[in-house]
Amino acid sequence: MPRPPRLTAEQITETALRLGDRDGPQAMTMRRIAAEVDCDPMALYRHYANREALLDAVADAAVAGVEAPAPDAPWAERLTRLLTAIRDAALEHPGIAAHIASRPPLGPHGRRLAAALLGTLSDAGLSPADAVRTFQTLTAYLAASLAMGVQAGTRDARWEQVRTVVDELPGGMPGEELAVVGSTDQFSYGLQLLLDGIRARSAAPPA
Amino acid sequence: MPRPPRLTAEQITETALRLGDRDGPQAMTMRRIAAEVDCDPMALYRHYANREALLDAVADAAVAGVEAPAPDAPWAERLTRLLTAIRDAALEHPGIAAHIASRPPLGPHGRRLAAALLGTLSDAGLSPADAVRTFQTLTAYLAASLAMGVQAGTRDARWEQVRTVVDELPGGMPGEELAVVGSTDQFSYGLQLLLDGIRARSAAPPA
DNA sequence: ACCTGAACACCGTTCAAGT
DNA sequence: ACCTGAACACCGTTCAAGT
Repeated sequence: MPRPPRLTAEQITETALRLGDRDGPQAMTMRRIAAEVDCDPMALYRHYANREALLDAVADAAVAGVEAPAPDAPWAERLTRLLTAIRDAALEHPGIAAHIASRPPLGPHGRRLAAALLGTLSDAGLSPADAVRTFQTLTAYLAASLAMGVQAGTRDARWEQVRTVVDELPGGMPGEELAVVGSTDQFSYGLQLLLDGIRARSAAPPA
Repeated sequence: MPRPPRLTAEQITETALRLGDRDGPQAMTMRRIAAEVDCDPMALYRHYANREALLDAVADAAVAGVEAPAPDAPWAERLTRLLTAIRDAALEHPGIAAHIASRPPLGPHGRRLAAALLGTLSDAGLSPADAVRTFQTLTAYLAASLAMGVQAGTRDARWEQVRTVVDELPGGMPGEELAVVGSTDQFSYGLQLLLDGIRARSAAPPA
């Protein structure tokens, strides 16, 4: 009789997520993940085709806790709440945030959230074609905001350098705290810009 | 008398750019770049602190050919032309496009283009604070569009998979060619959305 | 048939030894 | 003083050998 496998796919992703949160993205190597779950590195390949597939699964696990807002709120509010929740969830896991930024999660949780997003855009009165295009625009913006994401204690040195350059630009605002690259304030501003654009195409204004 | 150095920083970035275009991003390793310029790998460290610094310089070289539009056109048109030109330049260099997407070039050419962008937003009537915020939003959107960028013959297998998932989503449009993730059409749509949002905040409409 | 780990073909970077 | 390349401490993944 076949014993249940000592190692499950979920155990691997959960452990990898914790490892990344603790030691950063560069720690999420096959060898170190294997050491963390105390198995041979090759055992991981029994559950995932390669490192990329494993990281995709970890990314999906990172957004598992995000819930789609109830459909009774106005569409603009639902969009804001959902996108903010995804951003927050990703930033809570610094180990995998950059991976999520490089492409949206495609596992069950990612698809669930994508469906919620598309449904909300449909409720906003967009045609199916425009809903898909807008969905992709919002996804792109969210991904880039994550890449620039700054969380307390997780400041990315490279984006910090970008901020310095922006400050030194003619017309820039040296010392302006509001304009911090990747801040929540900055994210909200761009999102409002996009929502205004969507409103202009929407047949059902939010009021 | 000190001879001129056999190897210049420009030679290195130009060679690395060609190598990346020919063999892809994963070919741009210190060792292979060194082999391409026919020097010891360690000689590269005489010109760049580390691999990241070298790739930053290559990214800046990739946008060297982009010129800011003349300031007599309406601001919306100037924004569109400039962002499109940067996107085109980056997509012409598949070896470095993903690196540019992960953060904007910070070298002389990158700063030149950033200054042009900020100036145009100022011409649009935005306050300095809003210009900086909008600049960052546009930069974020451009970066993400690049990450999803699909160029003839350069289709990224991972984003191809995203397209498949989007097609299968409820409310999605299976077989809809217009909605290709990362397409130029898709890029323009999102950019228009943002321009509409900017217009709403602009004191000087383009007409 | 399944699993394991040695081995392969690489990395970026350090640093001691050479000129 | 400058430069070089051997060596270090890793990678992801293949595959032959074991159970």
